[in-house]
Amino acid sequence: MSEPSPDQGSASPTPESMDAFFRRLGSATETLPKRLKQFAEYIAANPDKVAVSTIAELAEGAAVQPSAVMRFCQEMGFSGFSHMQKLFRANYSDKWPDYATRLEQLREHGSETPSALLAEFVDVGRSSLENLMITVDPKALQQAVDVLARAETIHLVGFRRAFPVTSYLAYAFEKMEVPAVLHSGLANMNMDHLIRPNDAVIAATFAPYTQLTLDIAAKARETGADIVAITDVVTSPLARLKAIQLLVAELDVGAFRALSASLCLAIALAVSVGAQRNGK
Amino acid sequence: MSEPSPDQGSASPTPESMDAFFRRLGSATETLPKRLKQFAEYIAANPDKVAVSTIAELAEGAAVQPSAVMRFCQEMGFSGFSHMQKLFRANYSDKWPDYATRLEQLREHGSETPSALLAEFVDVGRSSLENLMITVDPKALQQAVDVLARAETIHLVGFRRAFPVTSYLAYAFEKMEVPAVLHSGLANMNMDHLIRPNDAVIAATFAPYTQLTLDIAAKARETGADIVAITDVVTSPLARLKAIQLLVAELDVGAFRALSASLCLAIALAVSVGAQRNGK
DNA sequence: GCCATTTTAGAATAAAAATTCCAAAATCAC
DNA sequence: GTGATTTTGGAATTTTTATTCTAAAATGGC
Repeated sequence: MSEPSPDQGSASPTPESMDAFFRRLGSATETLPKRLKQFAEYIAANPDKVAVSTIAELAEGAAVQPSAVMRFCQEMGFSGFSHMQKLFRANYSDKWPDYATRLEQLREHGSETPSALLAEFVDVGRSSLENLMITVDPKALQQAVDVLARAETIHLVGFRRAFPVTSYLAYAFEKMEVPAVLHSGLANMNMDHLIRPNDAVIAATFAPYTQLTLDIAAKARETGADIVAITDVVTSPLARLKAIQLLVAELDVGAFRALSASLCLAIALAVSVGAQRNGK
Repeated sequence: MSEPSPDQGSASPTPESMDAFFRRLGSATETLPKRLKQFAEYIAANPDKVAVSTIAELAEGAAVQPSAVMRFCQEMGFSGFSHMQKLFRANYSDKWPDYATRLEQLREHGSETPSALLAEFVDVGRSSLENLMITVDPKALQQAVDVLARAETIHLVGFRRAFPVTSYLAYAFEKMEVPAVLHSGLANMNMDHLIRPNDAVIAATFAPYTQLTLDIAAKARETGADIVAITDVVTSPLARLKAIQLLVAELDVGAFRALSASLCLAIALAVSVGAQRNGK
């Protein structure tokens, strides 16, 4: 990566972070000429617009000329608008990508010490949790809780890597005396005939999807039961079943993921359902 | 505002909301040709990128041609990429307020919704993860990995709320082809006689401790097997068995805990053991 | 109030991006 | 296998957007 422009004259250093940018904005705004100040105030009030607007749109919003926007960007230490916008855009969704490479390196260069590995998982887990607040749609969550609170029996379906999720749900529901059945897949016995029309199913599966989970969910849908899906992307096969989708984006480390976010979602879901059912 | 293009032929209605878009994406993804499907999956996994990227950038990220992106957009009911991006950009601001402020808002305004509860669990989970790095002693962790890497068979013991931890360990070890037995407590059958002197036991239990776990661990100790304990405090009954202790202080929300930290520790432990055993 | 300096508006230009188009490749039906 | 149909990659074109430039307006010092 290279900085687009060599500084010129009074030039100030290019802000490298959103934080630095706003600090600079705060102090510079005093000394700026009228139109630039006007624009600075607009930016301060609408920082979310910068990443997704054109110069013309921002200029109109702030009631200044496009060229004023340009001068503002240069005044702030960027080579131009595009340069400044890059900072805003990167800041938005870039918590993820460098994790992927970091973890890959870690896997290639041997896992060093166990505590180093643990530190990585902790770090990834923390990001996953933050992301959870973004990927889970509050409306869908509320809907899921409603459906589950109404259900006669709740069926928990999820195997392999999703099994910790369903087994924890089973524990939580048991404690709250919510009637729930954990489908264990034990002895290859299929318990899908237990699912009645007034029941609901919580199906948890992540790519690569477990066929058994999909089969049970499909059967349940035929029966008329509601389905709540805990899965990773909207294109998950569970989407076809018109399931209420709760999305969890979790990073893989090799073949594994920390599951922190999934468990967190699961327990919040369970407690909400328990509260709503038990008299709340 | 006007709709840019009159429908043509098979055309589908333009999605008016993010929600409609993803529903459509979910169902359409089946019938899409190869490259378009490939792009659809990329979008499903990286929905946050659309608002702030160019066609070229997205195309590269998904490893398709720019024209494929164009065709995808039209297939989804838009006149072109710009049209689709407009939808994403309009919804962009919703996600702008970062995690921290969003959490605060939720906590201030009525905290009776499921998302508020989720926020609380997320917050607690993050703290627990932070704590994990402090409570887990690196030396003990290394020791645990050594012991488990040497063991002939690894026994996984943990019930009730600790069961998600052991079941995930079972999954991880299976994938890495490390011989491990999950003690399920099924049908009240006690499998403790399976534990041999050269084996090791991972025992997970938190207050209030499950008696069965303690019993199996005690029996294992008599046999001469090593014990690694995943537990909450040093005074845990497992301490008396001279177990290698890995401490996880998980915070409660009401009667429940998120388990984020325990799972995180478990997976780091498993991966380390797997690496050390498999030739590394 | 006049000159020097800074700032602005708006048009002109350059750069980048979106969109279209078409020949080649792949897929499908028979 | 053969021909018809769909899908694809890549270049050509058009549109949009960023950037530069300049004359006019505003500002400030005296």
